[in-house]
Amino acid sequence: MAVTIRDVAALAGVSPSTVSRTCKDNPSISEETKEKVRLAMAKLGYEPNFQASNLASQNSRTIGIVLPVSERFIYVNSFFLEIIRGITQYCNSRQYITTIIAGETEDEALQTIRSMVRNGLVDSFILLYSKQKDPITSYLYNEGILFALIGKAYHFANQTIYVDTDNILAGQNATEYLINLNHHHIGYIGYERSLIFSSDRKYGYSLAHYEHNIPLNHDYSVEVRYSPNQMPEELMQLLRRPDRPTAFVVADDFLGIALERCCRECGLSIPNDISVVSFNNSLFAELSSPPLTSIDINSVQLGIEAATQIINHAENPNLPSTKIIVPHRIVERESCKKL
Amino acid sequence: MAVTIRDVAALAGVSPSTVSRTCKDNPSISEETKEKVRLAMAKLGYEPNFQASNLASQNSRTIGIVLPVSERFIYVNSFFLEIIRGITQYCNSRQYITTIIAGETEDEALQTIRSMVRNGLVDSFILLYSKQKDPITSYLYNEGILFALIGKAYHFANQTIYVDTDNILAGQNATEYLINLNHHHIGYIGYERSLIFSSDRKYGYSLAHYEHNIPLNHDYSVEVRYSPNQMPEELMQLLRRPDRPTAFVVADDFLGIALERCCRECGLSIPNDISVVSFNNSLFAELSSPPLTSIDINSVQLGIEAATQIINHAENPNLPSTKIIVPHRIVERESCKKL
DNA sequence: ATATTTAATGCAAGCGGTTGCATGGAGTTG
DNA sequence: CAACTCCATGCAACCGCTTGCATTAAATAT
Repeated sequence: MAVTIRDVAALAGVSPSTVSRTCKDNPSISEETKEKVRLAMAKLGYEPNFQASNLASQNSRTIGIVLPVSERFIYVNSFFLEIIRGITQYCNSRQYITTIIAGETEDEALQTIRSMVRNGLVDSFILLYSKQKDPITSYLYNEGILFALIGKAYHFANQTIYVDTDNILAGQNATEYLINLNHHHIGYIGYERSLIFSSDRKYGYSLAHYEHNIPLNHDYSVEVRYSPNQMPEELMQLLRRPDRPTAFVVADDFLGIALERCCRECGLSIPNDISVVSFNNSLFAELSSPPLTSIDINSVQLGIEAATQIINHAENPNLPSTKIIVPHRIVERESCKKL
Repeated sequence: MAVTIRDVAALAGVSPSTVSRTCKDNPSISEETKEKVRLAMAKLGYEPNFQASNLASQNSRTIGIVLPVSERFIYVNSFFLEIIRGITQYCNSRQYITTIIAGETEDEALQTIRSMVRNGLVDSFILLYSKQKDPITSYLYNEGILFALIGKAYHFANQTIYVDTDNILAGQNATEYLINLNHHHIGYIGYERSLIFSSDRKYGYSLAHYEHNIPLNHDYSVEVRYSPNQMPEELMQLLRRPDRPTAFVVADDFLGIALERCCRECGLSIPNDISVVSFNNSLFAELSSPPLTSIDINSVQLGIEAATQIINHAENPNLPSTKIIVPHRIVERESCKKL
């Protein structure tokens, strides 16, 4: 059996409570005694029992990471895994643990979450998505359970902790990058409006136009349903037009790859005929041909920030609900050309 | 405060121990009483406290999922995330939980694992990789801690639980698929020999040649270091040879994409000049142009099997260390052509 | 009818910590 | 020097559940 607080107490010649207080660095224990106890702990290789400690102090230093349900979203490159890494590494360093919640359906996930809350296993959550009318978000919000969103909050935004990229700014920056390469006919390829990250990026794209006094051509923007392996006919038509855009901002690397394929089919060259800037800087951007210039959104950092927020709030319940913006940066590759 | 076993006991008019035994479906409680207790549990929405239960019964229904350290490997498409989903879903359904361990370095990960073991947080592990001379594997093995490998065990193979694809067979099948399309000049592109999955696939590739009495041309096989965005000059030379292979088996979708890029540079068309079969059937295979015919290795199932094994062994310590082979299947797309 | 077995349940001592309160001794004060 | 603080530590109850053993009542055997 592992070494317990009593063993340490015995060796140090103090009571278990003194050991416990030493672990917490309680000021009412003299530095002298603490040293003695620490020595004993080191000698025995003592590690406080996580479960016992949680049980006694009525908390659980455990954060639930909720994966989005939809299969499609899951695949979005290494995004999720990077966030998970970020969260986990930070949590481990602060003696918290994480547990993954992955349901086949929303109901299943909600069920799991409910029971984890009820049985005291998990007391806070990080959702790796943000969407409208999500029963999980509502549940957590209504029960007053601590949670953070990766992405932008829809409802209760003011009372919700979230960590996000400034997608509007990112969209603007991507577009400005192309404008600086003398592109004035820039298209946007994104997803349906309900996916906020895409519509924000698009909004940034228009902002850049306004600020640079470049007219915005509305039929230069194309909407793709969330399955980039089937690009709409509309796009092909756009590419075949004589007055087609000379550059595109596309909502993520998937669409970047899909656009590359379309161009190939139309006999257009990237970057000679068309320049492309995409988002996420996933491995896809690196491996595609040509490799894509892409906005890196720093997923690992998103995870770290979310974990930081959650732990700080867990330990200090009356902090205000913060919103954190993680900066992005452009990674230049071979998909853009100066006109 | 949440509802406890005492509340249930009080409502049902029995003792806490009876409630506890009812939860475990202990045969020494009469069916009649159990019904009464179950009713009370339902009425109160009782969920047993995970930590308390673990503390009392001296176990932790928690499985640590260890991610590989190397950044590069992490990215291998959706592989890891799918496995994590598989493990997590299965665990949740059996009332186990999972926790992710992600270290920046091997030492850091080992440190985390050590302390999780010592403080009783985790008592079994699933490693999402398998490599030689891994300090984590050695530690777990030497301490006699229950663990399973995804991949093929190197050392202690006979005493280790592992879940794997039959990569030799998969390599053979991929090759036979091309042979059946009348290809007789087939190349193999893989990684350095120390990556067993790659060398096994290559071995299967040769087996297929022998079985079909097709001579194996050794300079048709190319080895790439684990960074597929830089293909070796050797491959380009091979592609430019007049007697170049008409088809390739490549160790994973990354290499498939990389090969596509090389072909494009050499002015070769896939599938017209070169046919390609790759492995893993990741999103990369779907999105590349042309989409790649790829061997699906069923990652979610790998995760489920690993979790099943671990839980069974945890609950029944003298089971023999099993090896599980998860079947693969070929997914046909547009990268192959009949000669 | 009494002794003995058996089945069903309860008692109470843990599991390994935490923490409010009591305690004791050193230090301060008048 | 008695009275009083105050600081450092210990005591013991408790967190919610598990489980070996005792207990009781019913069933069976003698």
